[in-house]
Amino acid sequence: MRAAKHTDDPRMNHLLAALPGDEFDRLKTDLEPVSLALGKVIYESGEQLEYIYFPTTAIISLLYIMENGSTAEIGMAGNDGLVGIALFMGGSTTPNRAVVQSAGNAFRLRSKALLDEFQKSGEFHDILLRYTQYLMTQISQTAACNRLHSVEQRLCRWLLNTHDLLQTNKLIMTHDLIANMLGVRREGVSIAAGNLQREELIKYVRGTITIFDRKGLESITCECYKVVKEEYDRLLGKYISKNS
Amino acid sequence: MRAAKHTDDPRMNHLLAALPGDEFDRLKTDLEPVSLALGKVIYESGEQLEYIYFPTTAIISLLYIMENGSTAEIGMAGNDGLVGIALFMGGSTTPNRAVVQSAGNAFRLRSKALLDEFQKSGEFHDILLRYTQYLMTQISQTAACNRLHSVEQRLCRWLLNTHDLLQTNKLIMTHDLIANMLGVRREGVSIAAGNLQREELIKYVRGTITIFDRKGLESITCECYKVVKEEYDRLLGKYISKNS
DNA sequence: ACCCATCTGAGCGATAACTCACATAACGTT
DNA sequence: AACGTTATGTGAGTTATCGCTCAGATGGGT
Repeated sequence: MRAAKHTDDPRMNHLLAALPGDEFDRLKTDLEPVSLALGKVIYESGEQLEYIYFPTTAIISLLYIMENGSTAEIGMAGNDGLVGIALFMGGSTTPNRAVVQSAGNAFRLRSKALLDEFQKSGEFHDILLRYTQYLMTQISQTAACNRLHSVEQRLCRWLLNTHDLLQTNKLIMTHDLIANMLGVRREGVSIAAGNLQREELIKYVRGTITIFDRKGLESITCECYKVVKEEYDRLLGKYISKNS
Repeated sequence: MRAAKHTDDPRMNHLLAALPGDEFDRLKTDLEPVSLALGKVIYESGEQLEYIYFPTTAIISLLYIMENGSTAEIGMAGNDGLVGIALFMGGSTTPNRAVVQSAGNAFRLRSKALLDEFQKSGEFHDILLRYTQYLMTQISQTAACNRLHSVEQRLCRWLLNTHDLLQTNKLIMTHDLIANMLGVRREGVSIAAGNLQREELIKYVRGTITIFDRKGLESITCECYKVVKEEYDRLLGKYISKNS
């Protein structure tokens, strides 16, 4: 059984939690709980999507894969968002891959149920569009950040973003995987991570990174972290109940 | 008079041309013709948008501006698209700047007229969302490209993209401006452009670049050019009459 | 016809990041 | 407890790009 069930409350996902009662009730029965293992490919580049995913505890990365196999992350989503915007934007697919970056749970919704509710043009519609704009901000910032900032700064940003979507301080994550996200070599991550460890901001052993000092990371990382975070609050804050 | 009039046909813009007759007719009278000078700022980062712009002959760049003043282009739009998606996505603004990269004409539409038609959930709605997904592809590809490809390849891609939106082979454009788009130093652009000139793919003198050999540029540039172009056709091809 | 602002070419040292190669360390399995 | 696999550390050599500086070229304006 590749997609185990779970019993999370769907409203652990902030977007689902933001829906008015009647809209949520209509979707509720169609929300299918799924447990997502690390590395699972949610969808492949160019592949028609069947489901949209609302993570509760999982984190999913959007990755671009070049012809020569090199990769770079363009965005990530956890319980703050969803994966599969191509379904309601009209394209049915996108030229990128979605991979589970941190194992955990999610709810998925079939294309048809999604579109039925989307086309009712209620808050669901508006929230999905606002989230899409947020995702664009994330991607845009990444585009500029990739060009203008150092590996160490980008690593800090990535760690902070991931930490924001996690319930713990421990990331199950090797340097090699992070390198694929940042679009750099593994050695580059090892050196940057070594620096952060030396400064006692993080600690890692063989595939787990523990975050010790968020403030410290925030002071090293580029402005990109803050800009994106503030844009989430601006775009979706009024819908999201203040927790997390 | 900062925004001179013009008499272009609004349907020179492919998105407007794609609208069904009745939807176009409703918008027609609200479309205000404007001439846009090189360098004009259409909107500033964080500024509430008043209009959405549909270029006919102008090209508009979306630029990210870092706190230290360095810049990087994340996307561009000409008669293939529009500028101001934040208006219908719900955010009213985005953390980037839109600048006229090539002088020319456009039509603009006031926020209210735009939203009235958008909320009718007709083809206008669907086309705008599909275009938004296309723009996300453009930005995503730029994010990965910025990380993984050389200045010379990115310059070729940029020249090709610009050329696709132009009616001539001549770009009014200094190396310095291109450097701001690509997020590199002016010298880097001069060297890359020098190579292209030596290979007789382009020719430039003091602020104008002439494109001689598109095929040649396409053979040098990275896959990113093609991926984005094909995604435009996939997402919007069925709406767009085959010209350009 | 000249001047001057602006654009481009070129050189040089500094540095970040890459490539390649191999050593060491941690963990799971048997 | 030994072994194999996978993760991390490190070093040497290379390349791309940066930052700075200045010279030379171009073309518009007076």
